[in-house]
Amino acid sequence: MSASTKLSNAVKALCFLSEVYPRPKSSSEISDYTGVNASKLRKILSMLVKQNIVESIKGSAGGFILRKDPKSLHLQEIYCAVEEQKAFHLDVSNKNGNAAKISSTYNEYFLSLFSDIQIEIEEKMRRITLDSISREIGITSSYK
Amino acid sequence: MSASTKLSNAVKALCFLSEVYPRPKSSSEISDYTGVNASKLRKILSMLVKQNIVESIKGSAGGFILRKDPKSLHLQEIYCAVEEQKAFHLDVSNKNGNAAKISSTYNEYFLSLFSDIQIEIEEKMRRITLDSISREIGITSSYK
DNA sequence: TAGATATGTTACACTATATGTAACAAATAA
DNA sequence: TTATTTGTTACATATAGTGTAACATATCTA
Repeated sequence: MSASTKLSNAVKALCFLSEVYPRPKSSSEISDYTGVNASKLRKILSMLVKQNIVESIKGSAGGFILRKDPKSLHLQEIYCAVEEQKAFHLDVSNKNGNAAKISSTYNEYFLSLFSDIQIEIEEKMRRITLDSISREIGITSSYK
Repeated sequence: MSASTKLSNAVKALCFLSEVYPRPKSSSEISDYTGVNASKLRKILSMLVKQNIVESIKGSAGGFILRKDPKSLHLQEIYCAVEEQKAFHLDVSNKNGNAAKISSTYNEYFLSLFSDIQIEIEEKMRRITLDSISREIGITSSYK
C-alpha cells in the first residue's frame, strides 16, 4: 500500500469512528462505510492502536474506538503512525555498478533536498486536524 | 524511472554540461561522468532537448550542449521537462468495486491536499538554480 | 559518396512494489 | 463453550521501476 492510500484510508476510518463515537465499530462495518477492504483496514488500524490513537476491543460487540480528540489529532500524527518507512522518501542513487565517484556528492545533495521537502510536507500536515477534515467533508463528530 | 531519480540524473548531466560548456558531450561521455546508463541518459536528455534546455547534435563529434544559463535555469523547469505525469502525484482512490458513496468526497479532499503539497514542492524547486547546485556540489560552471 | 558516430526511440527481461483477498491463531465477550 | 473480532501471515496477481540492448535515422568528416 502506498503512503497516500494508507493515509487517506486511515483518515476515512478515523472520521467514521469520530462520527459514531463512542460506539465501537468492527472492521467490516468500517469497510461498509469506507469501501476499503476489512483486512486492509485491520492492518492500518492495528498501527493506530500501537500509537494509542484508537483502542481495539476483541470479541463480540467489539471493534475500534477513537481515543484521541479530533480537535488535537493532527494529520502528521496519523501519517507517522501508518508510515514505517517515510512515504515521501525519494530514491536518488543508481543501482548500476560502475557509479562515478562524483555521484555520491550529488546523491547527498538530493537526499538533503528531498529531506527538506519531507519536513515541509510534515509541517503542512501538522497544521491539519482530523476535526478540520471532518468539517470540510461535512461530517459531524460525536467525540466527547 | 521514478520522479526523483529522473530529476537527479538530469541535474547530474546538466551540471556536467555546464562544467564543460560549450563543448558537446555524448551520452557515453556523460555516462562515464555520472555513472548513469547512456541509453537512460539519452531518454532523459531528449526530453530536455524538447524544452530547449539542451541542444543535441547528431553525427561525429556531436553530443549535447547546455542551452540555458545555469543562473536562471530552475530545478522546477528541469523537473517539469522530465516529468510527464506529476512525480509527487499521490493516489487516493481504492480499486475495489464496492466503494462507498462517501468515499469520493474524501478522495476529492485528499486530491486537493496533495495538489497543494505539489504546488509547495514546485515553489521550493523554483527557488533553486542549476548554478546554485553546481556551487554547492563544488563544480565550476564554464557557461558563457 | 562512404563510413563512422551519435541521437531518439522501442523493446525486453528482470526486479521490486502495490493490491486485493483469504486464512487462521489468539483473545474475549456473552 | 461458542460466536465474534482483532492481529498477523501468506499468496496470487497486477503494476511500475530498472538496466540494457538494438536499431532506424540523422549528420559530420574525410
